[in-house]
Amino acid sequence: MNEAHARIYAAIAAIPRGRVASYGAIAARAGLPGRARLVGKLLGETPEGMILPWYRVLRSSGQVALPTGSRGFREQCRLLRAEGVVVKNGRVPLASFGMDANLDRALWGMPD
DNA sequence: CGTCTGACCAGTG
DNA sequence: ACACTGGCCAGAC
Repeated sequence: MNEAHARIYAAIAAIPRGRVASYGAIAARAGLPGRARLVGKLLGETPEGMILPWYRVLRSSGQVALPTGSRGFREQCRLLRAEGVVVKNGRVPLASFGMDANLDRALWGMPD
């Protein structure tokens, strides 16, 4: 566990309930712009019992990164839907649930 | 040292 | 919408 790892974990832990963020956004928030792969690498080796909202991290396209249909994939969809996030075909509409979707919510009063 | 491999990404066509 | 490119970099070998 080094400094970069700690900052990445902190950035993920900071994603509000019912919202999602991309790997790239997490990396940037952790002060490591352009290093989305490092975020993915870290999550890949995240211990089972670790308390972390890993499922709120998606690709920049809104797609769930895990292989479609895999156990992790289904678990991620389940956890997201459990907090009100819409997941359709393994994908989340970032315009409504992304962390930078404030304007959308103000105009349309979507999730909260 | 060199090479390969990722829960990735933005740009281009 | 899809395919490809070059960029990213820590670890395994």
